[in-house]
Amino acid sequence: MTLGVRHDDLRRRNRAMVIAAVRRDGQPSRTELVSRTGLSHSTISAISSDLIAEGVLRPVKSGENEVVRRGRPQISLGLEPRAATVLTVVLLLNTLSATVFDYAGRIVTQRRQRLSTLNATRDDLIGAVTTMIEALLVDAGRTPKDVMRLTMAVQGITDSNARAMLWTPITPESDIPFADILERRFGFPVTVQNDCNMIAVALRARDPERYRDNFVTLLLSNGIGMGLVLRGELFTGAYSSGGEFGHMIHRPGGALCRCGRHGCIEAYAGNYAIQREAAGRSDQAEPDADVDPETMLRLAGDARAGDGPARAAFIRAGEAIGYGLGSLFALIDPAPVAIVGPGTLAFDVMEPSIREAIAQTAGGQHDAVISFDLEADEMPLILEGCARRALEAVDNELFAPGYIATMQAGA
Amino acid sequence: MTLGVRHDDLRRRNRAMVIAAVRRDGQPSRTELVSRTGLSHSTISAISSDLIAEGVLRPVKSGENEVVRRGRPQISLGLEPRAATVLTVVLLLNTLSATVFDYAGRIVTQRRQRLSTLNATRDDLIGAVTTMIEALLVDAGRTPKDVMRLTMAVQGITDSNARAMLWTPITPESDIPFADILERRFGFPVTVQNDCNMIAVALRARDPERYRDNFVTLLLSNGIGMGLVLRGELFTGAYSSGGEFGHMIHRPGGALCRCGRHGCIEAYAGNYAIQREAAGRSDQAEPDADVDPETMLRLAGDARAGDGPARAAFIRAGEAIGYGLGSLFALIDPAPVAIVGPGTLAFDVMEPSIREAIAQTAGGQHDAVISFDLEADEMPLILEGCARRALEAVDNELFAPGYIATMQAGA
DNA sequence: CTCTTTTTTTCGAGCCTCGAAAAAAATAAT
DNA sequence: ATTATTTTTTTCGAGGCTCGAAAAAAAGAG
Repeated sequence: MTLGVRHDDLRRRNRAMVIAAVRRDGQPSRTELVSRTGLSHSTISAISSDLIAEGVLRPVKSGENEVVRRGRPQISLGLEPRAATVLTVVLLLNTLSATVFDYAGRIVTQRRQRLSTLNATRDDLIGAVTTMIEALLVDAGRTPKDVMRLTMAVQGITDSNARAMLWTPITPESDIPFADILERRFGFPVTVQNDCNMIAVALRARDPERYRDNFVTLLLSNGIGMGLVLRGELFTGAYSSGGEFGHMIHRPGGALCRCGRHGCIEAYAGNYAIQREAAGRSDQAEPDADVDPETMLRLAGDARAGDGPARAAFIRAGEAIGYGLGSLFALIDPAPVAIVGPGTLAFDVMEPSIREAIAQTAGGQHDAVISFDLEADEMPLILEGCARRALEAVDNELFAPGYIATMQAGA
Repeated sequence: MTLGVRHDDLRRRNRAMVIAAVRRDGQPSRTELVSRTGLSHSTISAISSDLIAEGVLRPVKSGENEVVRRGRPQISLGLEPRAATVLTVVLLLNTLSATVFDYAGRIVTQRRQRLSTLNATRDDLIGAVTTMIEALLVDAGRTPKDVMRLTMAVQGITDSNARAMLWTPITPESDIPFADILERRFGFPVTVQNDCNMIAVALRARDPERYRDNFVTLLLSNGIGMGLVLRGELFTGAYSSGGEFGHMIHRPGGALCRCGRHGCIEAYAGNYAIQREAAGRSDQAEPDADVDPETMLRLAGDARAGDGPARAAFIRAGEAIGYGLGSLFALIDPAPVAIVGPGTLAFDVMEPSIREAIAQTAGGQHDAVISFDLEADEMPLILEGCARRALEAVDNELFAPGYIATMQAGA
């Protein structure tokens, strides 16, 4: 239902806009805010002095790049780090980490541990997460009451309301409602997000020039994940986090996928699929649960060396990814692609066959726009995306309630 | 760039909201508008009396279903038909039609003609459209000055700004900038839209219960078109109208498609592909340009009769559509599907293999949500969608400037 | 020490929405 | 026929927000 705009929504929206501008642009002055938002000097002045009085923003000494000019110098505004504390938890294959961030988005404390997720029970996982959060809060000298929000990223599918992990390759367990569990335990709001979506959020924040309205992030690892931004908004499915690129069908009835079905892209392009093929095993053979990056590097080396089974395996993988991107581009038009994760180490081996496959499809029409950027390490991106998501939610809900955020899907 | 909300935007947005509510709900009273929009009685009263004074709305006798009750009777508000005139043009294979609508969305005058699009030159097409509009205006007793907007629907790909027909199967010509041409000729604003997208707009307006936030429309005919609504918004690509479902890849390197590539879904499920297969021709054979519905009906009859080549052809077609929907659903999650066009006449033959194929995919998980509705005649839907698009643009731009519409992609 | 320039704040005007009260228009009751 | 009741719609004053213009503040230039 579309609702009318109330009179008091005005101030809330404009407050949110100011906060968002400060978060995005670093430390803008009031004058810069005027040109960014299109609001008048008077309004910006009123809003920013309110926000400073409330402890959300603070005036900062404009550090180095101040141009020495005539006239009253501009006063830069920054986020007040003590305005809020948020938490992030990242749960990946065999790894669990948790981090405390201040309101300005800086890391306060961090914990990381190995965790055998593949044979962890439901309660093991929940217990490990809970224990780590408790220990982390002690490290940081905070209590749950100090925490305004927690954003958790998991490898796998989450629901569209960002409440639960629906399915994941990192453990046989499924449908774990982390948000409910952690909210009951700690009392602060919790959301559960897909890791690739958080990578997309982070890339957008890092390089808004390149990643703005439409782009794709592909996480190449054992599985294949995707984050998709369309028209500037993070894309999610109607029920789940969506964007299951790895499980689009490459060859109907084809190779056995980790998900139990046949012919998924992942069954050709996931690490396990490449290794299975290179080892000369049947593509119907049960895949290995985890292939380490070293093995993949070795296979990539073999493939670079000459025409062996490793090379054929990578070509097959590239084909699957390429035809998949072609089909995706047929739907959404071509867009820049960021390749993230261990798969970047062997990406040069796959790229020719990826491009060749895309060229065979309707999506290959505007191939000038199709470019691949590589980011080897996904962990910092996931962390950054989570923190940003949590902080933006605090911006909007706490300091400017009523505002509807732009990238809000499962805020 | 996100802009601040100005004070005068408030009234504009709320005006737009009131107009949109009247257009959607038929003839609501002021009291109903209060509950629809969440605005106060005073505000609704002020806005609606303004709109009546401006000749946009008008009070109407609430006709039949008035419940006889105590108290002052509600006064229904309706759209003033004379407030605006809009035009629609629909250009399909061998058919051109143009229609005049009043502001209330009722047809005033219509023209329709056969036109051999396949061997029409660029100038033939432009000339035919221009001539028909001129004749239609004479029929309706209007001048170009009376027309507030024209929305044109074409079979094929349009650009994302809705200015031009980029590619179409109905003629070898491409890149015809109809919007520029017609705007220069007639002076009113023109947009060019993809036919399937207009079908989606119409279905959403017709049955908002069923077609609301997420749904798919498939136009099964010689080619295969798609309209996609996600999160309540019409989906378009970054550069084009997007949603080229028919050209997602079903089998890499497979059957020859009308587009010249190999393995597209359309190359298995378009009418020409079914006929080619049923006739026992190679799937690399050059496809027929147009297969009439009668032939398809006959083939469907053969398929229903028993295990012949026709049956096999429809099964293959269903598979292609099913795997395609499965891949689509892997990305966006399952959604209701409306099947539109001549293909509905043989849909019962394909449905089992469609469902079977979807079940083999990751998109088959929530198969309870997957349902198929049939609409045999696409023409009224396209017309209705175009008219609605044009009228909503008039609502927003003329009578409530500054408001950002919900389904705005290429308004 | 004054002038100029630039940024930021202050102040009154003009809108807009809201709530409460009044007005309007019907049916029900006497 | 007249009054009471009920429901819808309009009117009116209050409060809040943004805006433009003017004032104040804070620096360098002369």
